[in-house]
Amino acid sequence: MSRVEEKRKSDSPVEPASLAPAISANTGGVALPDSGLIGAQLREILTLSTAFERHLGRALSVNDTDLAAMEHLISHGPLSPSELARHLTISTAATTIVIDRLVAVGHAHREAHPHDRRKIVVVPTPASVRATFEALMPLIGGVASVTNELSAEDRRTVTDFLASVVGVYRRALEPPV
Amino acid sequence: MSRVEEKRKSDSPVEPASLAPAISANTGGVALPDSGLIGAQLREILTLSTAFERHLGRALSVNDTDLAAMEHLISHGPLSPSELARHLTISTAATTIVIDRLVAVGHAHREAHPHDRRKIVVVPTPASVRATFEALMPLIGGVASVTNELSAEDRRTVTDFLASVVGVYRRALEPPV
DNA sequence: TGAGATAGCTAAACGATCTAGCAATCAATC
DNA sequence: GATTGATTGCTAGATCGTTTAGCTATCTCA
Repeated sequence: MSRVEEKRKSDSPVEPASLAPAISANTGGVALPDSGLIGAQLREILTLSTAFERHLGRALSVNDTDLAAMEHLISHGPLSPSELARHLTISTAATTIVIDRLVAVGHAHREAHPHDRRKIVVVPTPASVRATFEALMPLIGGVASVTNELSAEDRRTVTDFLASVVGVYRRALEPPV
Repeated sequence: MSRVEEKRKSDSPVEPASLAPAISANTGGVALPDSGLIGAQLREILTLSTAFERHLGRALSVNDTDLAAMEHLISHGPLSPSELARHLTISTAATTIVIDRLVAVGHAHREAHPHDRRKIVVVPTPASVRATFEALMPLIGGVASVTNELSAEDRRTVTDFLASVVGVYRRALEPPV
């Protein structure tokens, strides 16, 4: 592992711009709306999520693209390379190489398509699925736990708020008309 | 813009594994805790955040690393290349080239360090700072708006919940003892 | 049966990182 | 003031993961 890789192990990843960088004097004169602690918390969750993805990648010995491929295979079930390429938004050539890597480390294998001899099917291995969920369990279990501690009323408050945040993102991503 | 790039414009990015892939029959026999709608909403926020980062990168004509560099420069103020390298967890060689790219498109410039002639200082340009905040405003403003609509009680509920989620991530990222 | 499209792959090119190493500079010590 | 060790930022070549271009095999449709 390179020196930079060793260092990354202990660092928080960069905080994403979305939900804005921590506001500093350097806004270039732009007055910014303020979300207070909640804005800071949402930013921190995004930062921690990125760190967790990297942790997961290391635990499973895969890079970011290969991890994304595994996530698709686990959530959708076996996929053809062209379907996987579409999900990952990379070319089919790159997808071939992603699949090569996943096969090489035991995360997936190729099978012939039952009716279309042009196609193959990429299947996640049982061991990979188990290892992935095992690595995810602290997070999934923790979020389930803190969610299930909420009263019905508090759950509705949180759900309504998160729905509003989703709406903000969706509108921010709409092309201007 | 390549065909794959054109396609990415319209796609949602891959859903991150953290907060778990959408649970499917393919859990390999692993029983998973369930966070219901709140879990799905948190996943969607992470996915939308990634999409927004990409949107921001396109709006500002920078790749992911360059965007991260800009975020650091805006939130911390001018930085030396070695400081920037540490923030980005890339080598100083790679950082030199990131700075080259930012300078080339008008996002930053290099200045001499006032007291240490080994060092330079990377300064974001006013135009870049303005453009960045302008691109961020729909998100920042939207989140501020939905946050400020909460009653004091609801705000506390949301803040407590988000603090719990942050705690879950932190514990999930702790090395095992 | 032939034409057009799809699938998955290979090869070469490209972009962004890496490591190794360099010259200039700084601070501490003698 | 000279020397030594460390730091800074850069260059050059190597590596990795993607791209585009193009290929053969296969499928569907008229």
